[in-house]
Amino acid sequence: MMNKSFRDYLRSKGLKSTHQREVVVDLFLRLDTHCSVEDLYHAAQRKDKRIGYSTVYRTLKLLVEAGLAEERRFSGEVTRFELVHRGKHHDHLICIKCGRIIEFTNDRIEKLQEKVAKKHNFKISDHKYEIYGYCSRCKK
Amino acid sequence: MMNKSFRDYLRSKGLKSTHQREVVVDLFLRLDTHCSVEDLYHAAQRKDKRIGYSTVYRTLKLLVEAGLAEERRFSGEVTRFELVHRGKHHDHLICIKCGRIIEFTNDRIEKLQEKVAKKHNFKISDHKYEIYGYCSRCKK
DNA sequence: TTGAAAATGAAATTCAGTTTCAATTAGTTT
DNA sequence: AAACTAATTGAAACTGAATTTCATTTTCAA
Repeated sequence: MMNKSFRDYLRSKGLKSTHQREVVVDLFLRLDTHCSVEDLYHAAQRKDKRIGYSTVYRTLKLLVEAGLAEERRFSGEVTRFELVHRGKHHDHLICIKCGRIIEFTNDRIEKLQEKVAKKHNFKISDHKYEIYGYCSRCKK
Repeated sequence: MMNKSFRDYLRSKGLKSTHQREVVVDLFLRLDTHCSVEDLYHAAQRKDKRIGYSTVYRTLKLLVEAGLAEERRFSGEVTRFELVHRGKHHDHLICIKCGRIIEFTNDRIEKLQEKVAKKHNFKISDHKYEIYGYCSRCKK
């Protein structure tokens, strides 16, 4: 049930596969929203009352370490975690009214970013492009 | 000594010009770094021991309200404030080793951003583009 | 089965950010 | 210039998310 890559990651680090981790990881992989620790905690609670907040928190951190999740913190929001889909980097449009998060990719922007970096003799390791505004449903 | 726009802003809102505000605003305008409340508080303390942290905090918020400063929060960092220079929007390159912040602007990226928004029927109100990596001094 | 190491949940802690409140100050009105 | 009113101040208290602690429980290799 639990993701193979994650189980492999645990083994490689000498960590243990526990019932709680199974539940949390399983839920995280299913829910394909950008969820907060809070969100996942409640979802996990519905499956098993004994799963604590700290465990959810720690499991999400492990998922990030394992490279399966990414931590995002949008302006004025709590930290959210998203599933990393096969090396495909993407950025976000965030609706400031309803909170909807839309992912986008744009190769031409990435190319221009390279140029900007070169101009400043800067070695890029990561970037974050967030566009805030109103989504199609909220703009009128 | 204190910025005219800020004084005007205070009057327009029926707020008062105080010694503390004079000192804090004056320092903020001089220091052209991206400074934290902490930074400014220490600078202000050197000028006048009686200036408290809350006053610095509140004065920075006022500067933002007045449109003279912008609040920025880079990944893993505390909130920083930067002076708004004449309507010129810019983005940032942030060195993950030494913390240096380099500003950049790129019209072509802004244009592409418009396209992305249009494609998703999204009305942009703001954006944030942060590129993390190693600056020229730290990259070797 | 057992023992060592890791994991757990509840509670405590941290830390930046923010608010409260009694005392002080600014600046208008008399 | 004195009085008055509302805004401001600094210290301390509070907030809320994130993180850690710790005694107990669980995993899993030997």
